[in-house]
Amino acid sequence: MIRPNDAADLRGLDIFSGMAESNFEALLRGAYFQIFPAGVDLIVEGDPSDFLYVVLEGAVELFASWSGRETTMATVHPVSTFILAASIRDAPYLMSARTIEKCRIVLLPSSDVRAVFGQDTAFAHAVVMELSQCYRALVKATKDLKLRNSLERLANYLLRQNRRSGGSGMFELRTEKRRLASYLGMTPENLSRAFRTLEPYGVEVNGNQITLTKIDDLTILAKPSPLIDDFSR
Amino acid sequence: MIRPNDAADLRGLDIFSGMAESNFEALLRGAYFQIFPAGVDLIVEGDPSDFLYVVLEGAVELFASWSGRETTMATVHPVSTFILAASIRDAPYLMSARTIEKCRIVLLPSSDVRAVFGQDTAFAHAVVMELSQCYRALVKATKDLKLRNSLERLANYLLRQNRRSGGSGMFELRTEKRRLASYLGMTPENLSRAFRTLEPYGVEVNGNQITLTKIDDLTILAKPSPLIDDFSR
DNA sequence: TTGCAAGCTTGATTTGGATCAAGAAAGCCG
DNA sequence: CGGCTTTCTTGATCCAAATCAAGCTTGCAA
Repeated sequence: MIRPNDAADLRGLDIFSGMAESNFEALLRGAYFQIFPAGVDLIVEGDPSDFLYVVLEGAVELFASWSGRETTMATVHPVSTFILAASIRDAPYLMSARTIEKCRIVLLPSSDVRAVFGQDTAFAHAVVMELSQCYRALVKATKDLKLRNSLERLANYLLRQNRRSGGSGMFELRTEKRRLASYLGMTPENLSRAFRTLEPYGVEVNGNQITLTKIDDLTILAKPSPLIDDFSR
Repeated sequence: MIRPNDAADLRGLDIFSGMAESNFEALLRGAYFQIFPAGVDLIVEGDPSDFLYVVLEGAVELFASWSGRETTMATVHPVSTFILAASIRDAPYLMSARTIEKCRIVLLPSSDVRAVFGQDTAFAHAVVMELSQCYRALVKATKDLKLRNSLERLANYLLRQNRRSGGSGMFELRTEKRRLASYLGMTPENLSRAFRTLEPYGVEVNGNQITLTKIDDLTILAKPSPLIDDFSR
């Protein structure tokens, strides 16, 4: 069940890389390695947090619902954990999760995670780094949402994705547009219109392929800020 | 400078209550206890995080700015720390802070905090609990913002404040209305109108004094959810 | 290959909330 | 206690974004 490669991928994550080998093995012993097709509900918000999840391959959408409405909170790409806070606190999940591609996923029982957390100082410290990182990412997302309108959010999103993928001016959207729209806090219709509005700023859209031909102009419009748009600061 | 009462208040916080006495004393040795009048800027976003702050008395507003706009992210009431994540990571502050009342505040040098964090397991664990708590609070705030309109946000805010203050149906707004409006993601004008719209649901406003006379009706409108509106879950 | 379902785009219309513009009320200070 | 500033309220207007309504494209499955 546990491929050596999978274990190595896990170990490569910052959160697991510093811990004692014996503790890592203890985590592995209780772990489930699973393959899921696209469209599977992994987590329903409100459920007790039985597992800490790690995506090894594929993509997972975190979303939330209220009163018949639904919004995308984040998309998780490999290799990365999700819902760490709920696992550590033994509190109900606040977000739901579903696969949006075929996924290879590891489930680590939350009770094991908490046990190792209590014994392994390096792991505890790594958890702090991970949580503070997630917290700060969410602060940035909240600033993005409250301080910018939808066109500005899209423009900055495109600049971020471009930088993340090497800054060449060409990259692929890694999520469906309707999900991107929800993530950015707008409707699919308005995302479509926002893309057209950005055409004069050198934004060319071809399916999922994005080309930015006037990055300077787009930057003037977007006014990106390191305190909102930088990764991992 | 350090009053025994202040130290006891600090020690009473979950985050400091479990640590070794010697480490707590080490933190105190480098600490600054200060009194600030209302309206003082304590932190400007982007500054290096030299201190971890603790409010002992008064109230502090956390806010963020971008491109000439400003939004209230949170109001911190005693006894509580703020900007822990930046301190622990040694990363620049993502939010600004200003006193909105006369405040008694403790400043703990971030380098001391990080040093103790590396040595004191109980403190490290308490930091994890605090951070995960803050993270989850922010997830809830994001859901509130993305899934609800402004009237629903206000209605749920009133129900939360009512519960927090004992559920009697009478309580005081602890922040100015314009700040509340910004926190809720709306303009002061619309907050004022939203209050009037809630009159038929038993919401009576008299300055900062709120009275809820039809909590059941208001609840039907607000549809509160534990996964958005419960404290500390 | 065809047929169907789902996603995307475009246009027309509506609407929630912002902005603008005055007054009214409430602190605050000399 | 005035006189001043700031906040709060209320009304009128405007605008960004949602909704409604078709077409159009894409991708899968029979």
